[in-house]
Amino acid sequence: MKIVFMGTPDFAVPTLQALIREGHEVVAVVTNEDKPKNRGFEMQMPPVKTCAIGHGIFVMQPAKIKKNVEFIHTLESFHADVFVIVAYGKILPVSVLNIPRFGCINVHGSLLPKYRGAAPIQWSIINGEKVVGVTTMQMDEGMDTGDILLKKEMTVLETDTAGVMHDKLSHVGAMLLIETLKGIEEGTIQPMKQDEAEASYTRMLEKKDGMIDWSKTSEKIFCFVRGMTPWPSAFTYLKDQTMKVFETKIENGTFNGICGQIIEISEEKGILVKTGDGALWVTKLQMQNKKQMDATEYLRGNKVEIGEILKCELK
RNA sequence: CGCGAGAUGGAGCAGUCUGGUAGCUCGUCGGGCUCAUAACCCGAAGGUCGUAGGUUCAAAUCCUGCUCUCGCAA
Repeated sequence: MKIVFMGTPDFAVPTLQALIREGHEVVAVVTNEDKPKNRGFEMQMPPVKTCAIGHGIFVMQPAKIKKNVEFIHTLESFHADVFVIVAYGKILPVSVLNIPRFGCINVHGSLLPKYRGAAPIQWSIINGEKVVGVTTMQMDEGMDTGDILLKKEMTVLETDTAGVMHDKLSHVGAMLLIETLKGIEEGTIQPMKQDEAEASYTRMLEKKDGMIDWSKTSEKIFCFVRGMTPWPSAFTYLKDQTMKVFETKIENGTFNGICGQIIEISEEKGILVKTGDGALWVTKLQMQNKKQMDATEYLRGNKVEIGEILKCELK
């Protein structure tokens, strides 16, 4: 099929690659604008742009869409069969949604109608979902409210972080989209309305959302840490320094102490911290200005005393 | 030139302010103890202190350039 692809971050890249690999004609790629990132103020291309350029595909990066007559005319001029949108980052107006013959198809990283909106994968892990997935849908004006075309479920392992799940689902999404396009061409897909009663929305994550609340249960913190990894990453404060927590392990039993207090230090297991209902081993961490390392490595060169308290804020 | 921190045996750190024999906790190797051990005891190997210059009788340490890494901010 003749396709215009819209997407921006890493999550969208496997889908774009799959379209190319499957022989679809990707006539243009629309992606967000380059933004200054990292230290040193460097302008950085979105991953999708890098990929598109690598395949010699025409790239567009409009700042605004809604009243951008020129851009919309350009889109019309492609006479594409379908637009594929994966984590583009901008809201598309009806005037764009209606351009292609088969409309706009979106790949979303959750099992709709649950987790509509931003960062669905992270929130799914944070909430301790056992099953996550990807949904393709026929886009309409609302935020992820379009009719469902296909869904694919996936079991969440205890070792899966949001980052790992993100990578897995980006590939599942790519396959699912290829399947969806095939189904549309052959007319074998029955679009299904979303059940509004089941719908839930998530918001974008921010850096400060990574703050660990040690008064929560071990289970919740365990999921929280995985959902925040690798970004924005869970953190707490040790000796007035930021300590990112990347990996934890639940310890069963009853423990005395204040929530956040270090109650045991082990050269094998790491640092045991009191939580709301028990305790949790911090096994992988990163201190300010330092690299990510195992807690056991950290303990070799840094003194940590039993009884110290991991705080939720400085001072 | 957005702000800031760092680079020291295989790992994590101290030493740098106040220049003058390379240190700590581990790991590795050898030996000992032990029914046995990842435990304990003894011993050994392993570093041109990121890189290039400068100052000095003498630089891990002071000065300058460069590379790389990381935190914040976006």
